[in-house]
Amino acid sequence: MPKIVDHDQRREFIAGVCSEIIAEQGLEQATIREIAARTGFSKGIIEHYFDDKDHVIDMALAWVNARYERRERRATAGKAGLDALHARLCCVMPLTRAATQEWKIRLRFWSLAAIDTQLQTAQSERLKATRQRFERDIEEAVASNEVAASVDVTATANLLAHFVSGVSCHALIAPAFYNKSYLRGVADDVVADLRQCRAQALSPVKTAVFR
Amino acid sequence: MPKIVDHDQRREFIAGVCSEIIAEQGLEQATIREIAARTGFSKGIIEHYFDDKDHVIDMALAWVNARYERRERRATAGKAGLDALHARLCCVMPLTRAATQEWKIRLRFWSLAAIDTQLQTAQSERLKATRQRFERDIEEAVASNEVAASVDVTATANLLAHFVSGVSCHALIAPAFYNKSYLRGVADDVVADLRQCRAQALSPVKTAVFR
Amino acid sequence: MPKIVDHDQRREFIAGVCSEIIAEQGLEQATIREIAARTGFSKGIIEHYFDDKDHVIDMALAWVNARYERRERRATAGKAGLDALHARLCCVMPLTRAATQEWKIRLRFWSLAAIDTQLQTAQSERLKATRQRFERDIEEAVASNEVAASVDVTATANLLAHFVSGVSCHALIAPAFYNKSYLRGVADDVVADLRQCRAQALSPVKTAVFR
Amino acid sequence: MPKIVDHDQRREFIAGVCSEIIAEQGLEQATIREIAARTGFSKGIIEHYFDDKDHVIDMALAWVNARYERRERRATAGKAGLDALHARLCCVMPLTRAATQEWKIRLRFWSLAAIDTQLQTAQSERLKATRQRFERDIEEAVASNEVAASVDVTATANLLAHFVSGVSCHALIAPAFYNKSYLRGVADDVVADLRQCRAQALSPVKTAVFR
DNA sequence: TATGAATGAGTCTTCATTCAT
DNA sequence: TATGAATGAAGACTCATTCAT
Repeated sequence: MPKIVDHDQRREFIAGVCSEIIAEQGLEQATIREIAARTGFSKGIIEHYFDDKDHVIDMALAWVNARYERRERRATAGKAGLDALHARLCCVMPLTRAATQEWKIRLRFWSLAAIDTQLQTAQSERLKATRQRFERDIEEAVASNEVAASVDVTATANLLAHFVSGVSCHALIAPAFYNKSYLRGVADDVVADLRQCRAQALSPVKTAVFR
Repeated sequence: MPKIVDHDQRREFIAGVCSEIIAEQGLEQATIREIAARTGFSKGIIEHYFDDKDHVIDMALAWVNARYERRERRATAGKAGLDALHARLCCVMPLTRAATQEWKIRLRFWSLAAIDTQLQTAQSERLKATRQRFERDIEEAVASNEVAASVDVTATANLLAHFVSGVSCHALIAPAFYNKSYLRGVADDVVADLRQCRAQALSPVKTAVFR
Repeated sequence: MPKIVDHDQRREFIAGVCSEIIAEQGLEQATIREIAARTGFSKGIIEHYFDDKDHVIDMALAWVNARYERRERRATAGKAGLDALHARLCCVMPLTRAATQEWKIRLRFWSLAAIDTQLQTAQSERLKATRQRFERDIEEAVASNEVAASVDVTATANLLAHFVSGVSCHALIAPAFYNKSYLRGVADDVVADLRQCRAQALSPVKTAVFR
Repeated sequence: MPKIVDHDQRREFIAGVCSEIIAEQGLEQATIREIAARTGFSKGIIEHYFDDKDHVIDMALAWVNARYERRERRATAGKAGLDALHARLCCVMPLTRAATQEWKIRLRFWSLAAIDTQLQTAQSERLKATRQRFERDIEEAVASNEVAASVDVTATANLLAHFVSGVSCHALIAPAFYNKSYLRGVADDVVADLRQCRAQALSPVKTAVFR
C-alpha cells in the first residue's frame, strides 16, 4: 500500500501556500514552479493533486474565503445587533495580517471579474452574502431597539458594504494614512452613528447616510 | 530626410490603445504584440517610442488618469458645493463606458499597488487629491450654508471617498445589481443626506455617517 | 497469503485493452495512465506485470495478431483452394469491427517499422506467413484443378497480398468510398478471375495479373 | 528596414526539413526543438513563420505531396497510355530515396487518418486524384488500342491503386525481400499483362485482374 | 501483491527584448 | 525612422518511471 495521504488536507495546504504567494507576489507569480518551491514539493506533485493550474488558483481563492468566514464566525459568535456588526466590520477590514492578505487576493480577483463576466457570478454571490449578514445584524439591532425602526435595512447594509470595501481598498494602497488606528476609528464611528439614530428619533430617510 | 512625427502625440495614441486593451482584456494581454496589432504599428515602433513595456503600461495609466481629470473638470465646471460634489460623484462612478473602463484599470493597478510598495506612492497621492476635491466641495457647501458647519469636513470627505470606491468596485463585479440606476440613486441620496444635516441642526458627530 | 492471480491471463487482458486504445485513440494515447484507467487497475499494476511501457505495446500488437490468426483459422476451417482463399481475403479485409481495429493497429506499426529497422523483422515475418497461406490456397486450387497449372503461385500470392493490403489501407482512409460492399465485390472478382484462368487455358504469364 | 526574407521560401525550407525528420525519425520526433536544431534556427523562429506546431506538420505533408506531384509530372511528361502508366507506377513506388521518404510520411498520415475522421477528407481526396490519373492513362491506352476496350477502366484503376499502395507498404517493411528489382519487375508485369489484354481479345471481365 | 506518491525530463507556446537592415 | 528577424527565457502541461508503504 502506498503512503497514505489525505488529499483534501494536502490540497488545502497547497492552496494555502498558493494564496500566500498571490498575496505577497501577485497572481502572476503564483506559477507552478513557485508553488512547488514554496511547498517543498516537486512541480509534478502539484499536478498530482490538482487538475491544472486554474484548479490550484480556484482552490486558493476558496481557501481564503473559507478562512475568512471561519474567522468572521468566530469573531461574531455570541454577539448580535450592533455588537455583531462592529465585530464583523473589524473582522473584514485589513486590521490583521490575515485580513490584509485576504484583501490583496480579493482585490486581484475583483480586477479579474471586472473584465471576465464568467467570474462575476461567484464574486457577486459573495458580495450578496456579505450584505445579507449586515442586514441580519441591523435587523437584530432594530428588534432590540438599538437602532430606529425607520432605518432602511437593505440600503444601509449596502452602504456599509460599499464603505467597508472602499476603506479596505484604500487601506491597501495607502496603508500609512489609512492605518489600523484609522480603521478602528471609522468602525467605531459608523456603529456609533447607527446607534444614535434611535436616540434622536430622526425622520426616516432612505439611506440613513450623512443624515 | 526623416519623416516628421510628433512623438508625444504618438505616445499618447499608443498609451490610449494600451489602456483599452487593459480594460477589455486585462493587463496580461497588453503585450507588445497586441499593442502593435491594435495600433497598426510594428512591434519595433512601440519600443522605439518607449523605453520598455513597463513604460508603455505606466503611460497607459497616466493617460487614463489624465482623461478622467479632464472629464471631472468639465463635469464640475461652473459648479460649487453640493452641486459640484454630486457632479463629481457621478463623474467618478462607472456610469459611462469611459468611467467603467477607468475603474477596470484603476482596480488592476490598485491590486498591483497592494502588493508592491513602490507603486503605492503614486496611487495614494491620487487618492489624497480626490479626497481634497471632496473637501473643497464640502467646505464650499458649509460656506454657502448648504451643510451644517458642525460637519467634520475631512472625515466626511474620506467617507465619501471610501463609499464611492466601494460602490464602484461593487458595480464592476455585480453590474446587474449595482446598475446605473442604483448608482445614480445612491449619489442622490448621499448628497441629499448631507444637505439634511443643515435642516435638522444636528449635534456634531465625528463622521456624520449613519447618524 | 498472497492473492492468487493468473499472470498470463491478466497480461492478456491488459494487452487487449491497450490494443483497443491504440485502435481508437492512437498509439500516443496509449499511456500507462490511460491503460490503467481503462482496465480499472492502478498505474503501478501495469508495470508490475510488464517490464515497461514498450512491453505493454508489444504485447498489445501480439494480442491483436493472435486474435486475427484465431479468427482466420476459424474462417477457413474445413475449406480449401479458392474457397479458403476467398474466406481468408474476407477475414483480413476490414469488413468487421475487429478487422478494422486490427488494420488501424497494423498500419500504425507498419509506419513504425518503416522507420525503425529493428521492427521490420517481426513485421516481414508476418507478411511472409500471410503470403505462404495464400500460396497454400493456390496450390490446393491448382491441385484440385480450380486454377490453371500455368499460374505462378508465388507471384500470384504476392500480388494477392499487395492487393489486400492496399485495398484495406484505402478502406481505412476512405471508408465511405471503399465500403464493405466494395470490399466484398473485389474479393469476389479476384477469386472469380483466378478461377477463369483455368477455363480460358491462357498461356502462362508471370504474374497472371491484368492479363 | 529589416532583413528581407521570403516567408514562403523559408516556410518551404523548414517544411522540407520537417518532412525529413518525420521520414527518418518519425512524427513524434518532429519536435520544435529538433526542427530548430536541424534547420539551424532557434526555437522561436519556427513560431515566427508558423502559427504553431500543427501548422509546421501540415506544411511538411503538403511539401511532400507537392514534391511528389512535381516528380510525377516530370516522369510522365510527353508520355501517354501504358507508357505514362508505367512511368507513374515507377514514380510512386519506393524506388528512390525521395519516393521512399514520401511513403514513410504517407504511411504515418494514413495511420492518423485511420483514427481521426477529420483527416480522412484530405487523404481520400489525394487517393481519388491518384486513381483518376490511372484512369486517364488507361483511357488513353484504350483509345490508342494498347488495351482492349472491354476493360473496366475505373475498376482497373482502383485495382492498380490498391496494388501500388500495397506493394509500396510491403517494400517499406520488408525492403530486402520487396527490393527495387522486385518493384520494377511487378511494374513491368502489370503493364505487360494489361497490354496482353488486347492481344488475346478476352471476353470482358469486371476487374480484369488475375484473368 | 498492490497502490499511488513523487520526480524530472520533455513538449508546445508565449513573450520581451535585441539588432541588422 | 521603421521593420520584423532572431533569440532565449519562462510558463503550463504530460508522461514514464521509481519507490516507499
